[in-house]
Amino acid sequence: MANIRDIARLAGVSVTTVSRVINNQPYVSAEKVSAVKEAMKKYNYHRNINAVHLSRGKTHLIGVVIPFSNHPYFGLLIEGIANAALDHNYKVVLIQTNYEKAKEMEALKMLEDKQIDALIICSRISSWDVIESYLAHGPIILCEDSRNEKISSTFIDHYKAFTLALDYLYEKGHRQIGYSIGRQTGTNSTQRERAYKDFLSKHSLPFEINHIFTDRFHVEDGVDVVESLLKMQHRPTALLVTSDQVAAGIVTSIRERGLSVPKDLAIMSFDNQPISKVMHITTLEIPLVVTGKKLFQQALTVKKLHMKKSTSV
Amino acid sequence: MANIRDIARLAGVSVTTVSRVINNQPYVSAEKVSAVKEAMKKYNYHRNINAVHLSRGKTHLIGVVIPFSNHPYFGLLIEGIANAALDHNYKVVLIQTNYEKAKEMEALKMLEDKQIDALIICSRISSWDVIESYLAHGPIILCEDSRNEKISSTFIDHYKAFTLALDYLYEKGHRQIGYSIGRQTGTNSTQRERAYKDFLSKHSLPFEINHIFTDRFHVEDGVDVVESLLKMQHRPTALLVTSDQVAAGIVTSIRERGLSVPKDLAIMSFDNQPISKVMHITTLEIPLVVTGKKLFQQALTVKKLHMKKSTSV
DNA sequence: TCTTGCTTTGAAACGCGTTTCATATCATAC
DNA sequence: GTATGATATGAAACGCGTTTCAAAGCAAGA
Repeated sequence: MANIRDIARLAGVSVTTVSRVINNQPYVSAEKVSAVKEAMKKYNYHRNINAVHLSRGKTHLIGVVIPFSNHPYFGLLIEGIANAALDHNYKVVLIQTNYEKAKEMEALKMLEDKQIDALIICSRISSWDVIESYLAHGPIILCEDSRNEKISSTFIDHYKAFTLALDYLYEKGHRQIGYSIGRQTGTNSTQRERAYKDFLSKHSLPFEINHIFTDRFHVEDGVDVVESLLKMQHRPTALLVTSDQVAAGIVTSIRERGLSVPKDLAIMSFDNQPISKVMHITTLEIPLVVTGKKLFQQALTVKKLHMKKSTSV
Repeated sequence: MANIRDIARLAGVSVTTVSRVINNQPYVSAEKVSAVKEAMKKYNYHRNINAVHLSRGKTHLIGVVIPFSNHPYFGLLIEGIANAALDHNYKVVLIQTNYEKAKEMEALKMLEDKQIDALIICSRISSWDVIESYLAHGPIILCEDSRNEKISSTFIDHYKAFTLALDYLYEKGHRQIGYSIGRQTGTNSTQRERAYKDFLSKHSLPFEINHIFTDRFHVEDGVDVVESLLKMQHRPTALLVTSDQVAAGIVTSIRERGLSVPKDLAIMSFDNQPISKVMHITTLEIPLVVTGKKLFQQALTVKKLHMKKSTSV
């Protein structure tokens, strides 16, 4: 395999000149350009990208941490990130954690090792402190409200979204509203809980712990929720569901049992994925693809400016 | 930032020795090991991974080409690949093509540039020839039947799966069976078409072009299918659907119109994703996660053996 | 005592493109 | 005619870890 020095020799120029030709830089005469290009073609030259990375000190790779790939929520986020990345000539390195801390640490280590230029964490497990300590090695962008922290983020204002949804249901006459979320802990869940409790106290409504369902991610989890509901003495009349998938499961399961939505149970879902349209589930749009795109753009910007930045969607 | 030479100097040893310590190689005395480790800690040494890549000539990165991320089919495939990769200390570089040839070419270029050690193409656009020409630069694994080609693959035997499903429906008494697929072209679709035509001629059944639906990928496409069906004079009595998502859309839409599955239209779907269980859709399991894992393992094996290999799932 | 074969250790070469800096040339400006 | 600034070009330094090869030390076996 020919390297840049071989090409330089064969074209009768210096390596600097070859480098200039490769990178389309000015200050090379037309003859030399063609001489170099010819030599490159003749010897089927391909620059060693790892040498470029070493020399330049960056890789044009961007790490993306997600818990799992088979979930539409993260699928859409990735969709946005990946498209934006490719448009800017960046590539995405996927780090799937299954919510294992060690895997997330590997991603942070990649940043430390300069294997990736920046890191986007779509769902975090490590503590703020840990992540903060890696900030020195490169930009880290989170997809959750980090306004109180030193880390940049593009996030969805789940407090607002939840409040909006709750108010909507309240206006429809619902006084016993429950909700179903994914992880119990985490910034997003905390904010939703806060919105929920604020809503309850605003309207002097009682808090019912068993109207809250946690760890519901997939369609089939919706079936479980319905089963639990049916066993209850005092059922909620409406449910906020933080995933169209789970909502689809709930709605399917309910209808199957001869009950009706929203008469027997009103459902208000989030994300606005195709399935909710098909199943006529009321859903609040969360612009995930756009968020993905912003996350990426922020990774670029933060890198250049070395400053913290947070955007709410 | 301290580099390996700094550490060598500070620990009073040679760079070779430091390298040995870093890589846990034998033939270093206990004292020197600790001296080096101390120096590394003291100066917060981190090896430059790009120098490692350059030196070793590989990156422990594996490229994965998919058309889009927001589809459960590819989500599951990625899930399998990503998990297997992480277990083997490889990282996944995601190349999302949106079925644009140029994007797929970028992936092939990455292989040529040695930016990735191997490439898995989950859904191909380029011709066999093009892909074959990149085979010299590293292992390429496809997820489609490549038994007639020079390229390795782990693939699902869609001919068999389709035949199985058709026979099942035939036994149930169906004589007018249609199908819905994703892309019209491609090995997988061709094989299904072959299975379908073979089935028809085996039972001397007529071919009805409008009983075939193409370019159906997502839930909402199922609704379209139902609309088309309802406009038909001679409707099929059963439909093979190559995606649980689309099947879910079809079933939902049909039930909504007061018709019943399977009485008015029998549905046989593929993949066996949670949604089909929730909606009680008959589905033929396609082990996508396992396929993903095999694809990865094959990428490793082929690399070592430099030989073609194909596995059917 | 001598040979054989590990165990240790390090100098130097290797992988390879980018970038800085100095030098040289040529043309336009005053 | 000289100064000024752009254009053109290359030598050498830089980024940095791995690996080969030679050499030295030491112990067990003959």
